[in-house]
Amino acid sequence: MGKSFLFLDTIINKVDAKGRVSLPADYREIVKELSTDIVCYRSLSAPCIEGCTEELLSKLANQIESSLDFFSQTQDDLTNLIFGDARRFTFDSTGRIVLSEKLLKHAQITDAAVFVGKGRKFQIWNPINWEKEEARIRAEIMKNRPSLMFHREED
Amino acid sequence: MGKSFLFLDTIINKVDAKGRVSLPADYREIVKELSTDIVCYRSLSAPCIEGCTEELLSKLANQIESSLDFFSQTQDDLTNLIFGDARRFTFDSTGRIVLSEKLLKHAQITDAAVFVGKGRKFQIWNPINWEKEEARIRAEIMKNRPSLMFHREED
DNA sequence: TGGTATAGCATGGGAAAATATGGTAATCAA
DNA sequence: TTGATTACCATATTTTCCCATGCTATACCA
Repeated sequence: MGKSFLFLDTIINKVDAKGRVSLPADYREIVKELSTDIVCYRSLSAPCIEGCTEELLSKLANQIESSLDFFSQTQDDLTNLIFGDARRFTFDSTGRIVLSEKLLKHAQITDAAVFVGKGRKFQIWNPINWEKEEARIRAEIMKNRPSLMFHREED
Repeated sequence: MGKSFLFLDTIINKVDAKGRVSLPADYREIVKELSTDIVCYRSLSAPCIEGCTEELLSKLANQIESSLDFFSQTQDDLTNLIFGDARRFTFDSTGRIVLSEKLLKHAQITDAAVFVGKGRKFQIWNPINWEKEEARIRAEIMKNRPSLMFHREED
């Protein structure tokens, strides 16, 4: 029943000569549960691949249609870029997807890829780049927003 | 009656060579009642593991998505940090979870772990570290007692 | 009150299943 | 046909599952 659908954890997998890489088992589980597909595109803000369920992109499309005043022109442009760039990636019976040359190049991925959970989305990084990025983020967050991190109390 | 969603008490359990440790029975009860899972991640503020229900994390995902722009840098950083580090931990029929090497290392846990209830969350400590931490906290609280006592209200 | 039965829990070990990954065969397009 | 893409098999390793044992706390009875 009501499982939540979060992409979590940080997992490193090998990428072979054909660009094949195992989608983490947890991620595959989400795809099956939701009867959706994984969609990937080049991140607009970082040298990495970004992915989510096709379902989420669909919601995003709805949001934009129904609340034009809420989204800025800039964001509208960004979504155009994403929808134009995004592609469906289905995994085979062993759980692997085949990343395209375009995506691999953008993320500078050659023989290994790191899947990083982002909740409703996830990212795929070159391992070394991710190591640096994680360090940057930790430093940044601790510096600026300690209040955001600790003890968010609801209701 | 079943709406007691608080992680409470302080319980010490053994950690075996495989990293297995019994989740306290009370915690397992919460997981069953809520039909959710336990999620653990490295605490940002202390050398310990922090845990909560996946449900709580899911709420956080919704909050972040609704309160910040879909494409904001801050949102990107936050989601990477939180969800990238967190992982789902399901317990087996005997009530044990298997802690990852990363978490054990962060909390300096080897052969025993202390579960400390924190209400909506809990923490897992190396026993000795927790002993020190508890002493520190008590000292701190006592120092500021006049302003802290008798104000917390729970339902 | 004290001793004992009982149920629930923690823990050790081993069997079974799932996963990642290399390789090969089948399919499709140009 | 040829090159490229996709689907399928094989296997080693990791992870998960389950049985068995011992311990602890609570209930129960004399």
